[in-house]
Amino acid sequence: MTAMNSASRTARERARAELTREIKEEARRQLAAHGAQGLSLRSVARQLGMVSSALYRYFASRDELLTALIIDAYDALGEAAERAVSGLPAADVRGRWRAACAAIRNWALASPHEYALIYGSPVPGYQAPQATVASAIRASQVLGGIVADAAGGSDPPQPQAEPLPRALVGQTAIVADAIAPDVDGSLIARALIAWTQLFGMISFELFGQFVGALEPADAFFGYAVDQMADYIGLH
Amino acid sequence: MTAMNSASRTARERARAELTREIKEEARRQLAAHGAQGLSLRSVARQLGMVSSALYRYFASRDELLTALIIDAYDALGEAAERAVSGLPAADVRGRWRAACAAIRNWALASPHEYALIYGSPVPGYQAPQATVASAIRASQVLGGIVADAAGGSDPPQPQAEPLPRALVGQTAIVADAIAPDVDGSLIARALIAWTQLFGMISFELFGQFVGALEPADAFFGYAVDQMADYIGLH
DNA sequence: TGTACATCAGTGAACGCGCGTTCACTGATGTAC
DNA sequence: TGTACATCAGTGAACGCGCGTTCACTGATGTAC
Repeated sequence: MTAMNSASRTARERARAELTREIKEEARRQLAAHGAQGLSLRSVARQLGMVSSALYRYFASRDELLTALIIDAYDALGEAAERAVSGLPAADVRGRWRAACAAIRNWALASPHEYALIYGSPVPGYQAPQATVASAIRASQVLGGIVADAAGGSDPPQPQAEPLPRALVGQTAIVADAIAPDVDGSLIARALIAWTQLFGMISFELFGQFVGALEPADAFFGYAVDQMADYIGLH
Repeated sequence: MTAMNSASRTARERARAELTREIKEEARRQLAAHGAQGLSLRSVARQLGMVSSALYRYFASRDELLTALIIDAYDALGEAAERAVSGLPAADVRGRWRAACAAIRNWALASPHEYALIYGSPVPGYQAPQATVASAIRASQVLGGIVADAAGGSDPPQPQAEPLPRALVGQTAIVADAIAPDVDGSLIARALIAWTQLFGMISFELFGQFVGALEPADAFFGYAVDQMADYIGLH
């Protein structure tokens, strides 16, 4: 069905795809204006000139619409990160790291409520279904890929002297499997620290913790991104 | 009025203080159960066996109650951090750093919705008044104090070779004034990076980004806290 | 110490609002023969 | 190509709910003389 090309789709199918898109678009507008809890099916329907019950032909419930928005947001972020690094030479790991971090931040600044939807406080009573996972890790996979390339490249990060704490060995192995196969545990640990650092900065900037001191945060962000690259050992 | 001792307070004053406390307590319960948007004046009143309009004798509006909860949360967090380091020798900067970080995380794990209220996505339409600022910076001041003590101590962090980017010089000076007077800009920059790192990890843990991989996060957290101490140069 | 007046806490009814979801229905579109 | 039937989109009314805030009021508590 989804693989059907445009010509062979019936008018009904095209209308359905179109309206599904429009519903999500209007829902995103409301998200931007009033946050996740301000997203109301009735008001989406009103804006589109339909009756509220008609939306139930497209989404079985408010939660299902929210899930669609979450998946779209993860995908948009992941795509932004992927696109940012795609043109750069594989060996330029620091350049790719900078580009990926900047792309993630820029997407967040441009879509603050969508960012909050996926990285902010959870919506109480809403449980993200398993279907979101594949999209959720795309941006992180870009970062993981850069670290993996660095580890497998000609000028790899210096191995560390101190061993990784025992409890972290298993956990970093799980992460490596999903994100950066065959990468050493202590390097994964460093990458994870940089990962929390990156999103911690973006969240603080977006959620107002920088107000009055670190704003605008471009310089701080750029500086920290380079410090993280040093810390991981990206040359 | 607030300085009045218990004996000289009239019955009316004591009742008012008591009820104000009970309202906030019940509000906190609802916060924990349904999040900030699930906090309803009518339902708080119902639980306390009063009529909803009676709450307006204590808080002028829902936003004012929310503000009181925010201030209380910042104060509770700040107090937890202050208490954690108070018993430790001033010169043991790494021990104090660990203790402060652990106290902040533990408070957050114990009060996840209060943490989300102050460090999560902003409540749309709610603007935190200036009155929250003094409480808001208490926890950060504890961290800043440790860094300042390290800088002024007998075994200070190594000064850095590369100069701080120009744009950061002014910003770090503002932060230094508020948090850690007379501390060098590049050390402030490192402390700020650690600060975003700390809260970034806690937010990710609380908001579900670690699920399936880094949970429980105790080991990762402890490891990262030490890496941050190394990075800042706390001996 | 007693009285008159002012202050305050809490009531109950009301205003005006919006929400998610269900259901029986009409009419248009698509499909099989 | 035409017809009969099945599928689907959208309607409109309804259910049952909860919310923040205002207002005129009663009765209790506190204060000044």
